[in-house]
Amino acid sequence: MVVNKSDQLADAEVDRIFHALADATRRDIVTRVLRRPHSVSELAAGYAMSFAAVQKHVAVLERAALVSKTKRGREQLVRGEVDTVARATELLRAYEQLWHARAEGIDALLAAERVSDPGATGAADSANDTNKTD
Amino acid sequence: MVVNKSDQLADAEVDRIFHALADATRRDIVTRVLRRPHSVSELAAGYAMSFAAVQKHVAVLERAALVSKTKRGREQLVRGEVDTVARATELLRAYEQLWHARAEGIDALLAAERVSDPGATGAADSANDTNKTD
DNA sequence: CTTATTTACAACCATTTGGTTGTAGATTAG
DNA sequence: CTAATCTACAACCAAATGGTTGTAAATAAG
Repeated sequence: MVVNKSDQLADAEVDRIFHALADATRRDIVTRVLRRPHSVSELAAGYAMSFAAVQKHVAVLERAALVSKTKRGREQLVRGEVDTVARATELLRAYEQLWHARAEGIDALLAAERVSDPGATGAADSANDTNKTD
Repeated sequence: MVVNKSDQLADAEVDRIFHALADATRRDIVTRVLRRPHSVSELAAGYAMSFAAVQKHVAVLERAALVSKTKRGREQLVRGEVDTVARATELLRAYEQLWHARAEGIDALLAAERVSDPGATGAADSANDTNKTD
């Protein structure tokens, strides 16, 4: 329920993952290398930017552990690391869980668990800011 | 199966969503307002930074449609927009699908769909050995 | 051998980001 | 009314981002 204190993803790591995914070129690279490994120059050929720019994008993805590089001869094969994608997905799923709890009024149940608080339940969700029971 | 050309999320929108999630403070804000709406100053009280800084974080989340603001009196209630979270989750799920397809050797099917692959796909069939990357 | 390919990395530049302080407008409280 | 609170926004700053070009090293090819 806490979303990121209940699993092993440190804040800085999550920062890197989402930052890496916040660029269309990088998401496209992930898409390609998840399908099959590509060399860096092979990737670079697909974008209207310099080789060095693509190299930097790959480096960002690598820092986030979304891809890994394996040397093969003079080229470097970039492959997708789906485990990291899966962890990011789990994180977002946790956010949705949070919402589902609220949507089903489980907030009220949790509040009742803690303290018998009459009157606070019901449809009044935003007209009452005195419930600082966090 | 192309991850972002087959659904309604434009690249710039996805950029905004992931960028907004790439900051621990902003993720924490999302967590809080998914539970229940908070005013901006109520949120600001929880962080070791200025009110204006929190205001900016909320603005980033708002541009990404991860939260919305509703005026109530002199304060502004910030609430979580779970639909956007759900769409981001779906996006990452699609990436995982991509990997599962590869793992099962459905490369041929994916090649037939041919999503956004402007050439550059030479032979390089050596990634077909079901080699897990761990 | 020489040449071409592939990668790495440094230096540089413009823009964005994430923070600050300060000011001003709305609204509520006394 | 005046005073306090909440928000918006501008101006400013340091650091990061996303791109460029240029140089150099390692490997492959002729």
